Amino acid sequence: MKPTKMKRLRAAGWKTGSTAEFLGLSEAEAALVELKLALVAAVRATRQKRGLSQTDLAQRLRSSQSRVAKIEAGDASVSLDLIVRALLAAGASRKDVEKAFVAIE
Amino acid sequence: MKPTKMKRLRAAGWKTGSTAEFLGLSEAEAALVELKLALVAAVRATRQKRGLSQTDLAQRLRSSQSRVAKIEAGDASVSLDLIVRALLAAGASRKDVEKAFVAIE
DNA sequence: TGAGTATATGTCGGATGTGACATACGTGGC
DNA sequence: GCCACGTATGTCACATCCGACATATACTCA
Repeated sequence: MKPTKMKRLRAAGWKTGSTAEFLGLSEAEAALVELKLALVAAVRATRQKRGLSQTDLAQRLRSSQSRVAKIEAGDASVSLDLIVRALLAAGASRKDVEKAFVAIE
Repeated sequence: MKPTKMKRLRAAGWKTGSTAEFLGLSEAEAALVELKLALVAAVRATRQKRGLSQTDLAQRLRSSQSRVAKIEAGDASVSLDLIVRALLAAGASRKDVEKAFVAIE
């Protein structure tokens, strides 16, 4: 988390225990990151299972090879939207998605 | 989908049956929309279950009441990232998030 | 060796999402 | 009536994400 953001956070009047809420926020952020990483792994696994190159998937996604590489690398510039779209474009089955979640817990 | 996008889509040389791939893309987009709506419903349900107002949730999210309203209204300007962050900020368990995601199919 | 293929990484202009604010609508006390 | 509260909607400047491109690395096969 950026320092500037933390500052704003503290500035905005807390109602309940600030530390607890702050920690809760961090936890939520960590959960989101973990979720993204799990889905990203599913993207790569699904793509390879279907014998698709990053270029192939990019074409289905209407994106570029470089962006697919960034998706699979867990690049911070990639949104959850794009990850899920990539997963769907790769033709992920429900089982693939479930598997991604099992990895989390 | 925007007309300009469709045009580009057709322009870019298709390798396999264009209609099939095009339909596949639409399906993926529809699935994403459905997923968002499912998560959005979960946000509202979780928030209300915890007795939080939109303003309360906005504070936890470090966003604004208006954006929380847009999230719950399924506004097109809201990303999947924000929806999931809202869900986590509302205090949804990881299982709740998983449940919504598995609904993709 | 060199060509072909797959993947990774950096950059950039333009597209899209964001928080914040104003404001409107409804409801429930008082 | 008025006020407080919760929610909805529109706008806008600014931040973030995007596709596209260039380029680098690595591996394979002839």
